[in-house]
Amino acid sequence: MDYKDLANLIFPEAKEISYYEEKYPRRNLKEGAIVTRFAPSPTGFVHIGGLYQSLIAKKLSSQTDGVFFLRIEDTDQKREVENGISGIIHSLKEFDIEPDEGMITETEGKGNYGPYKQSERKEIYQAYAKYLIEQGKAYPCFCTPEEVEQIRAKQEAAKIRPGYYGVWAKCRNNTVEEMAEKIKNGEQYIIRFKSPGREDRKIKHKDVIKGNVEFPENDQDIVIIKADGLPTYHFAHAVDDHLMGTTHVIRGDEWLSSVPLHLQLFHELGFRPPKYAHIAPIMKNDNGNKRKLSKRKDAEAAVSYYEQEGIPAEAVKEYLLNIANSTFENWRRANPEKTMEEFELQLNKMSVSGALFDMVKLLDVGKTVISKFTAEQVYEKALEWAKKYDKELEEMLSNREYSLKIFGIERGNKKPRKDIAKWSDVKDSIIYMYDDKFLNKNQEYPYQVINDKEEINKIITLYIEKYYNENDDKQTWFDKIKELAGELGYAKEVKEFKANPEKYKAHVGDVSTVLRVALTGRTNTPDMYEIMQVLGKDSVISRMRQRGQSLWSTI
RNA sequence: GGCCCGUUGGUCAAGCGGUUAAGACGCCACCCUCUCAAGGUGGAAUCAUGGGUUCGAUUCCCGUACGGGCUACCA
Repeated sequence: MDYKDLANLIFPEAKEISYYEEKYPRRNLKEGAIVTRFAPSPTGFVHIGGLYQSLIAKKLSSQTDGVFFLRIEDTDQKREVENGISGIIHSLKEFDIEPDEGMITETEGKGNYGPYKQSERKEIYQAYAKYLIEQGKAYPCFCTPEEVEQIRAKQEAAKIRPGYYGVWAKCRNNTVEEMAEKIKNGEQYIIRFKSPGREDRKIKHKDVIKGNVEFPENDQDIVIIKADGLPTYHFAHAVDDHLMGTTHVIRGDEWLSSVPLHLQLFHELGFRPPKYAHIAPIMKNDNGNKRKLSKRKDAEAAVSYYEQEGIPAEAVKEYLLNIANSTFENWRRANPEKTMEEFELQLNKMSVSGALFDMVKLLDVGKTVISKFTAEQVYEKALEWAKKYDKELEEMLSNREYSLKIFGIERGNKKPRKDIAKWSDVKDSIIYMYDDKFLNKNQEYPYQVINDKEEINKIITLYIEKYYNENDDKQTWFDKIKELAGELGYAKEVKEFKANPEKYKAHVGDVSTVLRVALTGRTNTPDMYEIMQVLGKDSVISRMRQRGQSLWSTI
């Protein structure tokens, strides 16, 4: 009885690995092309960190004419969620980060290196596990979980390094005959890797992001095939990324300390290892402590949050790109019109430590992104969002022509308005433009400097009766407001008032505020002239009259 | 506990032995202005800490503190 017999006893059906090596030939890509992937568990939930990783992976592959694929790591049935794959695909699509290859629906994949779902690759992993057993590099372990736990307890009590290794790896030294015997007796087992490593030796490795790192060699006989026949992450990673031709493994830095193991696995399997790029997580300040954004505690950890809030996908991506390469910000300022696809991301410029997530900055990016949209784009996107998340807004936007006029206010010029950071801001920013929403509001009006009711009424009445003409151009319009101010004893120029405050009741700005408040119910709005143009004569007059009347009625 | 990785303003960060230590967000002031949002100008604010090495350390080395990760038949 030799290793080969043992391997045949354990995996009688498994194919030769040469079958798979031929089935999945090396990719024919140009020099320097990066093949990388996003490999989540099918929980349906995409963490902002996962989006960050996929954004980086996607950019790198497209920059180099490589391949970005989506592989589903469902070797742990406990993590599975119904329609989990669809949820992930949806989120990626939402951010326009679509894989070139891999899963495209809950059950289907595309590309020549599939299946892209690990649970469907069972026979492949078994073939490679068999191969390792044949070589004497893996063995069946008959320890029960309880026994392994006992070993650990002993190690902890003795304050020595825990794990299944060296003398503690009791099954590693079974003879082939003993192993075969136990199997034939029906004993349960799993497959462990027979690590050739020694803890007292160091390995040096260069991570694409973290730089030079030094670790003790791995000496743990880790499990490669679990009791359910599925591989563990480590083994699946080696087999899949080898067969799928991954050149760069881009993943969270919680994996950094597994690198010695992974390198060892690749080596013993006879694979050429990929490059590793370990990305620092996105953090949050929690009472003075930095911690990873948590799925349970932080709404903003979920990618779906941004969609719900109406934060544009472009803004999220630009913000993330900014965290990835701080040079992006300067590039963006120098190239305001370019798409972010044109920016060249560099892995080696990524930060080695985790950045605190900054919502304020994200929102600032959102304002800039939206300010560049045309009125049509703002309309379409706001409507799309409203359809899903805000029925009232959707209703308000049902009049396309009128909506376009509203969104056109101070937009489309060289200094576009920059006040909407996310689609959920839209309703509040335009609601006063709708007569039915505005006129029914029985609110207190926030008059400021001028708050005497009689005086307010005088200003409004004089304005609509003597000065207002809907056909005036902007200059004439404002000149008339100055006239109005002058007639009632207010300074026509703010500067003049500031120079001689004692000569006037207040200034033209204060008079304008009275009109603005009467017109919109607010002290702060975009350009009042444009608002009046959009509102139209009837609405302007009825709004102002209504103010006057309500003032009279309360006096 | 052990093994790793990290630490530049409030936040994101540039920096690779000699700099007035960039820039962005935020904050403050002023300017522009019919009010805001912007935009412009200016300002406050940073090299965790102790030792080395060096003519000189934010930069290199060691220790300390602090933070983070790993330490599964989870990924």
